[in-house]
Amino acid sequence: MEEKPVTGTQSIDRACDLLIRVLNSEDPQTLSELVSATGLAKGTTSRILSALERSGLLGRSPLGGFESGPVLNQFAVRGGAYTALIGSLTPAMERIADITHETVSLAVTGHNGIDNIAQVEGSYLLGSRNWVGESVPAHCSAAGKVLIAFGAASAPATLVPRTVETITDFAVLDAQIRRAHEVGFAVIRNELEQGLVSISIPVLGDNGKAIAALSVSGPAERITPGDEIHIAQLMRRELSQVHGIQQEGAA
Amino acid sequence: MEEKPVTGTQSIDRACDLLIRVLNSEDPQTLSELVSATGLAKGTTSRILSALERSGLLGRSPLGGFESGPVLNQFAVRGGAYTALIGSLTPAMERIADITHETVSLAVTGHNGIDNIAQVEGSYLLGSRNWVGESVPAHCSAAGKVLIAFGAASAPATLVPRTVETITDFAVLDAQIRRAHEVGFAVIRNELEQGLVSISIPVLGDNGKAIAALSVSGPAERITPGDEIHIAQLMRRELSQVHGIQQEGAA
DNA sequence: AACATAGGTTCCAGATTATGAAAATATTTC
DNA sequence: GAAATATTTTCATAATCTGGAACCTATGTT
Repeated sequence: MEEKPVTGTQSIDRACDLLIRVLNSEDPQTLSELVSATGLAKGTTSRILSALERSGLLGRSPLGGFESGPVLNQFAVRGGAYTALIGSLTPAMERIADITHETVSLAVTGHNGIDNIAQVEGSYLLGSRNWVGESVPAHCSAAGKVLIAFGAASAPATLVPRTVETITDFAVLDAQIRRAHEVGFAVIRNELEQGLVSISIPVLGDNGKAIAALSVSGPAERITPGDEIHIAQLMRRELSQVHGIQQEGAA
Repeated sequence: MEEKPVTGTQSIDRACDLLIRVLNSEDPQTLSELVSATGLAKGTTSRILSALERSGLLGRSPLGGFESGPVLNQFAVRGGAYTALIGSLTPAMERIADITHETVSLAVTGHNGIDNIAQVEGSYLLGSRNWVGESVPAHCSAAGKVLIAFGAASAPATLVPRTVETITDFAVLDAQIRRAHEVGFAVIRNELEQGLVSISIPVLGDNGKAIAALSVSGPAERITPGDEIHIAQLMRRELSQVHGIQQEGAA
């Protein structure tokens, strides 16, 4: 529906693609790997990567592969744009984790789904994997539903199923989004992964739109449907203590 | 001396320049600001920035300015390439700060000078400004001298003075570098800022080259010339406890 | 050792692509 | 509501980027 054959930036688009591939790879990427991943000509790829390296955005590992360069590593230690947000919400997240014993996480709308940017572990062993830095689709995460409901994200073009219970019908998703907007929180139950339950509330900015979503996640065995509303209320209560964060009414 | 009229990447070089300008600015940058900063044509700048935004490397602030985008912010929360290094050295840095009561910092060779990537405060009030994320010239920082001495950096093309005591003569610098290599540590005294003393030792990699520099910094009133060697030895002792870090003999 | 192989860089003619001036469109200011 | 300012889009032009092939290095093989 949104066809925009952008023009005038072929080389820059290619450079961005290469840069992002390197940044999102755990290990240094060799030229050949990047060549076969992108389908670009060897010479072209080499020239672009050299330019990125020259600028300091990329660097070379001792073994010759491309990896994030000094400019971006320095940017990372400075903390990026989310530092202030994470810093102000961490105490609240810790209190919520203390009370619920479950994993508490913070997510924002990313470039390709919902990005988890911070996480506090509960005391339970089950459910404590660290997913900071990972992205999930908006339609099968509680944070995603909340971010859509509060104007900070949009549903993916296709509702790819993750489990048999993942919502794949836009009408169903729309209904849930609308409901989430009414009650002020969203839930997933077995929709992202079998046995995983998440409850999420929005962190609202001055304009009434969400700037992030705060979630509690745990196994379906522990978090019953009846718990959902209480967890949402707990999160909202703790969030309201945070200075500089608006919070609207709604049950 | 190194003339390399690189060709074939004009647009990518411009894009990198714009991206880096935005990342290194505290506040969101408007198109016009970037136009006048770079001297590029308005249309060109707009087109490049849009491409960077489309890729997610840049984003737009609510007020319209350009700022770091989701892809890079996500990269930052993952921690960049220095995370492992910082994590493994932080305990040692804390012990050193406990003993000396002075500020302890960690620096690496950056794209444009010496980058401070981590810092632990001592208990003294004086000297505790946080300079993580800042760069300093190699010739007037203790970390810089050490990184040059141990093959991880090179002196700047021109020795720009920061104080009246900054080394501006390559012969003098060379002598100090050689001495630093012999004794295993380097010092600055009033060379970066009046009254500031830093002592720095290398963090050596497998190949015998430095991968970072560990420094203790404080006011000249507290850190006397006679203290230098003891502080260096203390740092070396604490660093030798760190698993996975080589440390050579000397002094 | 000499050879073979794979990974990487440089070269170059050619046309696709990026460019910038100016016009069109938003957005803010008064 | 008009003027001013800021940003995006358009479009003809030629300068820039492209990709194939040649050219380097390392590394492994017989």
